[in-house]
Amino acid sequence: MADADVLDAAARLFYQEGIRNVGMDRVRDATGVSLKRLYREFGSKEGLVAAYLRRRDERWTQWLLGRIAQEKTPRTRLLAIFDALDEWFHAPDFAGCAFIRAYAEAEDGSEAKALARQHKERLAEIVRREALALDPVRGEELALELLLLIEGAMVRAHVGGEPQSARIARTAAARLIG
Amino acid sequence: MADADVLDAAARLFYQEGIRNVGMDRVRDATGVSLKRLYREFGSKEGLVAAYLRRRDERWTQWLLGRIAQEKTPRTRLLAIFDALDEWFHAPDFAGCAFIRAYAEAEDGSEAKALARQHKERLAEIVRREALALDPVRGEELALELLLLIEGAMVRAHVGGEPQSARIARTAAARLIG
DNA sequence: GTAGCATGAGAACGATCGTTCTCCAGAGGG
DNA sequence: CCCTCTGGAGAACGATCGTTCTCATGCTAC
Repeated sequence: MADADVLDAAARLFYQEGIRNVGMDRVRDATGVSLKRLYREFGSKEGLVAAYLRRRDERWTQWLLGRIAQEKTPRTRLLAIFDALDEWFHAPDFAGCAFIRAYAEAEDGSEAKALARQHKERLAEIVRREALALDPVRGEELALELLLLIEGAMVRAHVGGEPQSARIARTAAARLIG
Repeated sequence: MADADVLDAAARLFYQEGIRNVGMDRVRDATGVSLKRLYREFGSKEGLVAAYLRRRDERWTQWLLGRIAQEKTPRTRLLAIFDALDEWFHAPDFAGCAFIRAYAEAEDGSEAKALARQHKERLAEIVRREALALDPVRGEELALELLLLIEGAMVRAHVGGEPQSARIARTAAARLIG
Protein backbone atom coordinates (compact mmCIF):
# COMPACT_ATOMS: atom_id res chain seq x y z
CA MET A 1 0.00 0.00 0.00
CA ALA A 2 1.48 3.30 -1.05
CA ASP A 3 1.80 6.24 1.30
CA ALA A 4 -1.02 8.04 -0.44
CA ASP A 5 -3.38 5.12 0.08
CA VAL A 6 -2.36 4.82 3.71
CA LEU A 7 -3.16 8.48 4.15
CA ASP A 8 -6.51 8.02 2.44
CA ALA A 9 -7.49 5.21 4.76
CA ALA A 10 -6.25 7.02 7.86
CA ALA A 11 -8.03 10.16 6.75
CA ARG A 12 -11.30 8.30 6.45
CA LEU A 13 -10.96 7.01 10.00
CA PHE A 14 -9.83 10.31 11.51
CA TYR A 15 -12.53 12.25 9.72
CA GLN A 16 -15.40 9.87 10.41
CA GLU A 17 -14.64 8.98 14.00
CA GLY A 18 -12.47 11.79 15.29
CA ILE A 19 -8.72 11.86 15.64
CA ARG A 20 -8.63 10.89 19.29
CA ASN A 21 -11.10 8.11 18.80
CA VAL A 22 -8.81 6.33 16.35
CA GLY A 23 -5.67 4.63 17.60
CA MET A 24 -2.67 3.65 15.55
CA ASP A 25 -3.78 0.01 15.77
CA ARG A 26 -6.96 0.93 13.95
CA VAL A 27 -4.92 2.59 11.23
CA ARG A 28 -2.79 -0.51 10.92
CA ASP A 29 -5.84 -2.76 10.69
CA ALA A 30 -7.52 -0.54 8.11
CA THR A 31 -4.46 -0.23 5.91
CA GLY A 32 -2.68 -3.53 6.44
CA VAL A 33 0.49 -1.50 6.96
CA SER A 34 2.58 -2.50 9.95
CA LEU A 35 3.05 -0.17 12.90
CA LYS A 36 6.76 -0.26 12.19
CA ARG A 37 6.25 1.20 8.76
CA LEU A 38 3.67 3.72 9.92
CA TYR A 39 6.19 5.08 12.40
CA ARG A 40 9.00 4.97 9.88
CA GLU A 41 6.96 6.94 7.33
CA PHE A 42 5.21 9.41 9.61
CA GLY A 43 7.34 9.53 12.74
CA SER A 44 4.47 9.62 15.20
CA LYS A 45 0.73 9.79 15.39
CA GLU A 46 1.00 13.56 15.44
CA GLY A 47 2.97 13.33 12.20
CA LEU A 48 0.33 11.14 10.62
CA VAL A 49 -2.40 13.50 11.76
CA ALA A 50 -0.50 16.46 10.36
CA ALA A 51 -0.09 14.67 7.04
CA TYR A 52 -3.81 13.92 7.04
CA LEU A 53 -4.73 17.54 7.69
CA ARG A 54 -2.29 18.88 5.12
CA ARG A 55 -3.62 16.50 2.51
CA ARG A 56 -7.20 17.33 3.32
CA ASP A 57 -6.49 21.05 3.23
CA GLU A 58 -4.93 20.64 -0.20
CA ARG A 59 -7.71 18.52 -1.62
CA TRP A 60 -10.58 20.44 -0.11
CA THR A 61 -9.17 23.76 -1.23
CA GLN A 62 -8.55 22.50 -4.74
CA TRP A 63 -12.04 21.09 -4.90
CA LEU A 64 -13.52 24.43 -3.89
CA LEU A 65 -11.35 26.36 -6.31
CA GLY A 66 -12.47 24.01 -9.05
CA ARG A 67 -16.08 24.77 -8.31
CA ILE A 68 -15.46 28.49 -8.30
CA ALA A 69 -13.54 28.30 -11.56
CA GLN A 70 -16.53 26.86 -13.38
CA GLU A 71 -18.33 30.19 -13.08
CA LYS A 72 -17.54 33.31 -15.04
CA THR A 73 -18.93 36.32 -13.25
CA PRO A 74 -17.75 37.41 -9.81
CA ARG A 75 -21.25 37.08 -8.47
CA THR A 76 -21.83 33.52 -9.65
CA ARG A 77 -18.34 32.58 -8.57
CA LEU A 78 -19.15 33.62 -5.03
CA LEU A 79 -22.47 31.80 -5.10
CA ALA A 80 -20.74 28.70 -6.43
CA ILE A 81 -19.10 28.39 -3.03
CA PHE A 82 -22.49 27.79 -1.48
CA ASP A 83 -23.52 25.35 -4.18
CA ALA A 84 -20.36 23.43 -3.45
CA LEU A 85 -21.20 23.40 0.25
CA ASP A 86 -24.66 22.14 -0.58
CA GLU A 87 -23.25 19.19 -2.42
CA TRP A 88 -20.71 18.50 0.31
CA PHE A 89 -23.27 18.57 3.12
CA HIS A 90 -25.40 16.03 1.29
CA ALA A 91 -22.54 13.61 0.68
CA PRO A 92 -23.10 10.40 2.63
CA ASP A 93 -19.79 10.65 4.43
CA PHE A 94 -20.14 14.30 5.43
CA ALA A 95 -19.05 14.76 9.02
CA GLY A 96 -18.55 18.49 9.39
CA CYS A 97 -15.47 20.58 8.83
CA ALA A 98 -12.42 18.44 9.59
CA PHE A 99 -10.51 21.50 10.75
CA ILE A 100 -13.07 22.88 13.15
CA ARG A 101 -13.25 19.42 14.64
CA ALA A 102 -9.48 18.96 14.72
CA TYR A 103 -9.08 22.33 16.37
CA ALA A 104 -11.52 21.34 19.08
CA GLU A 105 -9.84 18.00 19.65
CA ALA A 106 -6.26 19.20 19.65
CA GLU A 107 -4.13 20.13 22.60
CA ASP A 108 -2.85 23.64 22.98
CA GLY A 109 0.26 24.26 20.95
CA SER A 110 -0.20 21.19 18.77
CA GLU A 111 0.52 21.16 15.06
CA ALA A 112 -3.09 20.20 14.38
CA LYS A 113 -4.32 23.46 15.87
CA ALA A 114 -1.90 25.46 13.75
CA LEU A 115 -2.89 23.59 10.60
CA ALA A 116 -6.57 24.15 11.30
CA ARG A 117 -6.01 27.86 11.68
CA GLN A 118 -3.96 27.94 8.47
CA HIS A 119 -6.71 26.17 6.61
CA LYS A 120 -9.24 28.72 7.75
CA GLU A 121 -6.91 31.49 6.66
CA ARG A 122 -6.61 29.96 3.21
CA LEU A 123 -10.38 29.75 2.96
CA ALA A 124 -10.67 33.37 4.05
CA GLU A 125 -8.18 34.40 1.42
CA ILE A 126 -10.11 32.63 -1.32
CA VAL A 127 -13.36 34.32 -0.38
CA ARG A 128 -11.61 37.64 -0.03
CA ARG A 129 -10.13 37.42 -3.51
CA GLU A 130 -13.47 36.62 -5.11
CA ALA A 131 -15.30 39.30 -3.17
CA LEU A 132 -12.74 41.91 -4.12
CA ALA A 133 -13.15 40.92 -7.76
CA LEU A 134 -16.82 41.72 -7.39
CA ASP A 135 -16.40 45.01 -5.59
CA PRO A 136 -12.93 46.40 -4.85
CA VAL A 137 -14.20 48.73 -2.16
CA ARG A 138 -16.91 46.78 -0.37
CA GLY A 139 -15.34 43.37 -1.09
CA GLU A 140 -13.23 43.26 2.04
CA GLU A 141 -16.22 43.62 4.31
CA LEU A 142 -18.42 41.40 2.16
CA ALA A 143 -15.88 38.60 2.34
CA LEU A 144 -15.91 38.63 6.13
CA GLU A 145 -19.69 38.46 6.13
CA LEU A 146 -19.80 35.59 3.67
CA LEU A 147 -17.23 33.72 5.72
CA LEU A 148 -19.58 33.81 8.66
CA LEU A 149 -22.29 32.24 6.53
CA ILE A 150 -19.88 29.59 5.29
CA GLU A 151 -18.57 28.60 8.72
CA GLY A 152 -22.02 28.83 10.24
CA ALA A 153 -23.45 26.57 7.57
CA MET A 154 -20.77 23.97 8.29
CA VAL A 155 -21.58 23.99 11.98
CA ARG A 156 -25.34 23.84 11.54
CA ALA A 157 -25.06 21.12 8.93
CA HIS A 158 -22.91 19.01 11.21
CA VAL A 159 -23.96 19.66 14.81
CA GLY A 160 -27.55 20.44 13.93
CA GLY A 161 -27.75 17.78 11.27
CA GLU A 162 -29.21 20.26 8.79
CA PRO A 163 -27.62 19.89 5.37
CA GLN A 164 -30.04 22.42 3.92
CA SER A 165 -27.98 25.06 5.71
CA ALA A 166 -26.02 25.56 2.52
CA ARG A 167 -29.09 26.73 0.65
CA ILE A 168 -30.10 29.04 3.48
CA ALA A 169 -26.59 30.44 3.43
CA ARG A 170 -26.81 30.86 -0.32
CA THR A 171 -29.93 32.99 -0.22
CA ALA A 172 -28.49 35.09 2.60
CA ALA A 173 -25.27 35.47 0.63
CA ALA A 174 -27.19 36.55 -2.45
CA ARG A 175 -28.87 39.24 -0.37
CA LEU A 176 -25.59 40.45 1.10
CA ILE A 177 -23.90 40.49 -2.28
CA GLY A 178 -26.72 42.63 -3.53
CA MET B 1 -17.05 22.89 48.66
CA ALA B 2 -20.62 22.72 47.48
CA ASP B 3 -21.63 20.85 44.34
CA ALA B 4 -22.22 24.09 42.50
CA ASP B 5 -18.69 25.28 43.24
CA VAL B 6 -17.25 21.95 42.16
CA LEU B 7 -19.12 22.27 38.89
CA ASP B 8 -17.85 25.81 38.44
CA ALA B 9 -14.26 24.74 38.85
CA ALA B 10 -14.66 21.68 36.66
CA ALA B 11 -16.41 23.79 34.05
CA ARG B 12 -13.53 26.22 33.95
CA LEU B 13 -11.10 23.39 33.31
CA PHE B 14 -13.23 21.60 30.74
CA TYR B 15 -13.98 24.80 28.90
CA GLN B 16 -10.50 26.22 28.88
CA GLU B 17 -8.52 23.09 28.14
CA GLY B 18 -11.01 20.73 26.55
CA ILE B 19 -12.86 17.87 28.15
CA ARG B 20 -10.47 15.15 27.11
CA ASN B 21 -7.46 17.15 28.15
CA VAL B 22 -8.65 17.32 31.75
CA GLY B 23 -8.54 14.20 33.90
CA MET B 24 -10.47 13.59 37.07
CA ASP B 25 -7.27 14.13 39.05
CA ARG B 26 -7.10 17.66 37.72
CA VAL B 27 -10.67 18.24 38.84
CA ARG B 28 -9.81 16.91 42.27
CA ASP B 29 -6.74 19.13 42.53
CA ALA B 30 -8.64 22.21 41.36
CA THR B 31 -11.57 21.69 43.70
CA GLY B 32 -9.99 20.01 46.71
CA VAL B 33 -12.82 17.50 46.54
CA SER B 34 -11.78 13.87 46.83
CA LEU B 35 -12.18 11.47 43.93
CA LYS B 36 -14.45 9.42 46.17
CA ARG B 37 -16.88 12.26 46.53
CA LEU B 38 -16.67 13.27 42.89
CA TYR B 39 -17.73 9.76 41.91
CA ARG B 40 -20.42 9.65 44.59
CA GLU B 41 -21.92 12.93 43.40
CA PHE B 42 -21.57 12.55 39.65
CA GLY B 43 -21.26 8.83 39.08
CA SER B 44 -18.58 9.04 36.42
CA LYS B 45 -16.61 11.48 34.37
CA GLU B 46 -19.32 11.36 31.75
CA GLY B 47 -21.81 12.34 34.46
CA LEU B 48 -19.66 15.25 35.52
CA VAL B 49 -19.28 16.37 31.93
CA ALA B 50 -23.03 16.13 31.39
CA ALA B 51 -23.62 18.22 34.53
CA TYR B 52 -21.12 20.77 33.25
CA LEU B 53 -22.81 21.01 29.87
CA ARG B 54 -26.28 21.22 31.34
CA ARG B 55 -25.21 23.97 33.68
CA ARG B 56 -23.47 25.87 30.94
CA ASP B 57 -26.45 25.55 28.65
CA GLU B 58 -28.69 26.93 31.38
CA ARG B 59 -26.43 29.84 32.27
CA TRP B 60 -25.47 30.78 28.74
CA THR B 61 -29.06 30.69 27.57
CA GLN B 62 -30.25 32.76 30.51
CA TRP B 63 -27.47 35.25 29.90
CA LEU B 64 -28.49 35.63 26.27
CA LEU B 65 -32.17 35.93 27.12
CA GLY B 66 -31.27 38.63 29.62
CA ARG B 67 -29.51 40.61 26.93
CA ILE B 68 -32.41 40.26 24.56
CA ALA B 69 -34.89 41.29 27.23
CA GLN B 70 -33.18 44.63 27.69
CA GLU B 71 -34.38 45.74 24.29
CA LYS B 72 -37.92 46.69 23.39
CA THR B 73 -38.37 46.42 19.63
CA PRO B 74 -38.08 43.14 17.74
CA ARG B 75 -35.33 44.58 15.62
CA THR B 76 -33.15 45.77 18.49
CA ARG B 77 -33.83 42.53 20.34
CA LEU B 78 -32.40 40.57 17.45
CA LEU B 79 -29.40 42.85 17.18
CA ALA B 80 -28.84 42.56 20.93
CA ILE B 81 -27.83 38.96 20.30
CA PHE B 82 -24.84 40.16 18.30
CA ASP B 83 -23.93 42.76 20.89
CA ALA B 84 -23.94 40.00 23.45
CA LEU B 85 -21.67 37.90 21.25
CA ASP B 86 -19.35 40.86 20.88
CA GLU B 87 -18.97 41.14 24.61
CA TRP B 88 -18.53 37.40 25.00
CA PHE B 89 -15.83 37.13 22.33
CA HIS B 90 -13.83 39.87 24.03
CA ALA B 91 -14.00 38.28 27.47
CA PRO B 92 -10.52 37.19 28.58
CA ASP B 93 -11.61 33.61 29.14
CA PHE B 94 -13.44 33.21 25.82
CA ALA B 95 -12.59 29.87 24.26
CA GLY B 96 -15.25 29.34 21.63
CA CYS B 97 -18.60 27.68 21.89
CA ALA B 98 -18.41 24.97 24.54
CA PHE B 99 -20.96 22.89 22.69
CA ILE B 100 -19.38 22.96 19.26
CA ARG B 101 -16.17 21.92 20.95
CA ALA B 102 -17.82 19.24 23.10
CA TYR B 103 -19.56 17.86 20.03
CA ALA B 104 -16.25 17.55 18.24
CA GLU B 105 -14.56 15.90 21.21
CA ALA B 106 -17.31 13.46 22.10
CA GLU B 107 -17.65 9.87 21.00
CA ASP B 108 -20.57 8.80 18.89
CA GLY B 109 -23.66 8.14 20.96
CA SER B 110 -22.35 9.97 24.02
CA GLU B 111 -24.52 12.14 26.19
CA ALA B 112 -22.26 15.10 25.47
CA LYS B 113 -23.12 14.96 21.77
CA ALA B 114 -26.84 14.88 22.54
CA LEU B 115 -26.56 17.79 24.96
CA ALA B 116 -24.63 19.82 22.42
CA ARG B 117 -27.30 19.27 19.83
CA GLN B 118 -30.01 20.17 22.32
CA HIS B 119 -28.23 23.38 23.20
CA LYS B 120 -28.07 24.37 19.55
CA GLU B 121 -31.77 23.61 19.21
CA ARG B 122 -32.54 25.87 22.15
CA LEU B 123 -30.51 28.64 20.60
CA ALA B 124 -32.32 28.15 17.30
CA GLU B 125 -35.66 28.35 19.07
CA ILE B 126 -34.73 31.63 20.75
CA VAL B 127 -33.69 33.23 17.49
CA ARG B 128 -36.77 31.86 15.78
CA ARG B 129 -39.10 33.35 18.35
CA GLU B 130 -37.54 36.80 18.08
CA ALA B 131 -37.46 36.72 14.30
CA LEU B 132 -41.11 35.71 14.13
CA ALA B 133 -41.97 38.61 16.43
CA LEU B 134 -40.36 40.88 13.90
CA ASP B 135 -41.98 39.37 10.83
CA PRO B 136 -44.43 36.48 11.13
CA VAL B 137 -44.04 35.45 7.52
CA ARG B 138 -40.38 35.98 6.74
CA GLY B 139 -39.24 35.33 10.32
CA GLU B 140 -38.76 31.62 9.90
CA GLU B 141 -36.31 32.04 7.07
CA LEU B 142 -34.64 35.06 8.64
CA ALA B 143 -33.98 33.11 11.83
CA LEU B 144 -32.14 30.38 9.94
CA GLU B 145 -30.00 32.99 8.22
CA LEU B 146 -29.17 34.78 11.45
CA LEU B 147 -28.25 31.47 13.05
CA LEU B 148 -25.61 30.96 10.40
CA LEU B 149 -24.12 34.35 11.25
CA ILE B 150 -24.18 33.49 14.94
CA GLU B 151 -22.53 30.09 14.63
CA GLY B 152 -20.11 31.38 12.05
CA ALA B 153 -19.08 34.25 14.28
CA MET B 154 -18.38 31.82 17.12
CA VAL B 155 -16.15 29.70 14.91
CA ARG B 156 -14.26 32.61 13.39
CA ALA B 157 -13.80 34.24 16.79
CA HIS B 158 -12.38 31.05 18.22
CA VAL B 159 -10.51 29.19 15.48
CA GLY B 160 -9.57 32.33 13.59
CA GLY B 161 -8.91 34.34 16.73
CA GLU B 162 -11.05 37.17 15.44
CA PRO B 163 -13.31 38.55 18.17
CA GLN B 164 -14.46 41.32 15.86
CA SER B 165 -16.52 38.69 14.08
CA ALA B 166 -19.46 39.65 16.24
CA ARG B 167 -19.53 43.16 14.82
CA ILE B 168 -19.22 41.86 11.26
CA ALA B 169 -22.08 39.50 11.99
CA ARG B 170 -24.09 42.37 13.40
CA THR B 171 -23.83 44.52 10.31
CA ALA B 172 -24.68 41.53 8.11
CA ALA B 173 -27.63 40.75 10.37
CA ALA B 174 -28.85 44.33 10.14
CA ARG B 175 -28.78 44.06 6.38
CA LEU B 176 -30.67 40.75 6.37
CA ILE B 177 -33.23 42.03 8.83
CA GLY B 178 -33.80 44.96 6.54
C1' DG C 1 24.13 -21.69 -0.94
C1' DT C 2 24.77 -18.55 2.60
C1' DA C 3 25.51 -14.34 5.08
C1' DG C 4 23.33 -10.16 5.87
C1' DC C 5 19.68 -7.11 5.82
C1' DA C 6 14.97 -5.35 5.54
C1' DT C 7 10.25 -6.22 6.78
C1' DG C 8 6.16 -7.57 9.12
C1' DA C 9 3.50 -9.66 12.96
C1' DG C 10 2.72 -9.37 17.28
C1' DA C 11 4.29 -8.95 21.99
C1' DA C 12 5.79 -5.83 25.21
C1' DC C 13 6.60 -1.45 27.51
C1' DG C 14 5.39 2.83 29.63
C1' DA C 15 2.40 6.53 30.28
C1' DT C 16 -2.12 8.23 31.04
C1' DC C 17 -6.48 8.06 33.03
C1' DG C 18 -11.04 6.44 34.69
C1' DT C 19 -12.37 4.01 38.57
C1' DT C 20 -12.10 1.56 42.93
C1' DC C 21 -9.91 0.06 47.17
C1' DT C 22 -7.27 0.48 51.49
C1' DC C 23 -6.34 2.54 55.37
C1' DC C 24 -6.64 5.89 58.75
C1' DA C 25 -8.17 10.12 61.21
C1' DG C 26 -11.73 12.37 63.32
C1' DA C 27 -16.51 13.19 64.73
C1' DG C 28 -20.47 11.74 67.31
C1' DG C 29 -23.16 8.75 70.28
C1' DG C 30 -23.37 5.49 74.09
C1' DC D 1 -13.47 6.36 77.03
C1' DC D 2 -14.67 3.39 73.38
C1' DC D 3 -17.23 2.00 69.37
C1' DT D 4 -18.87 3.06 64.96
C1' DC D 5 -19.27 5.33 61.00
C1' DT D 6 -18.11 8.85 57.60
C1' DG D 7 -15.02 10.81 54.53
C1' DG D 8 -10.54 11.89 52.72
C1' DA D 9 -5.79 10.89 50.89
C1' DG D 10 -3.47 8.33 48.18
C1' DA D 11 -2.30 3.84 46.35
C1' DA D 12 -3.70 0.50 43.29
C1' DC D 13 -6.08 -1.60 39.38
C1' DG D 14 -7.37 -2.18 34.66
C1' DA D 15 -7.99 -0.50 30.22
C1' DT D 16 -6.39 2.11 26.41
C1' DC D 17 -2.95 3.67 23.47
C1' DG D 18 1.41 5.60 21.59
C1' DT D 19 5.69 3.65 20.79
C1' DT D 20 9.37 0.26 20.58
C1' DC D 21 11.32 -4.36 20.69
C1' DT D 22 11.78 -9.30 19.46
C1' DC D 23 11.95 -12.66 16.49
C1' DA D 24 11.15 -15.11 12.52
C1' DT D 25 10.75 -14.78 7.49
C1' DG D 26 12.16 -13.88 3.06
C1' DC D 27 14.90 -11.43 -0.21
C1' DT D 28 19.36 -9.77 -2.13
C1' DA D 29 24.34 -9.97 -3.12
C1' DC D 30 28.21 -12.44 -3.63
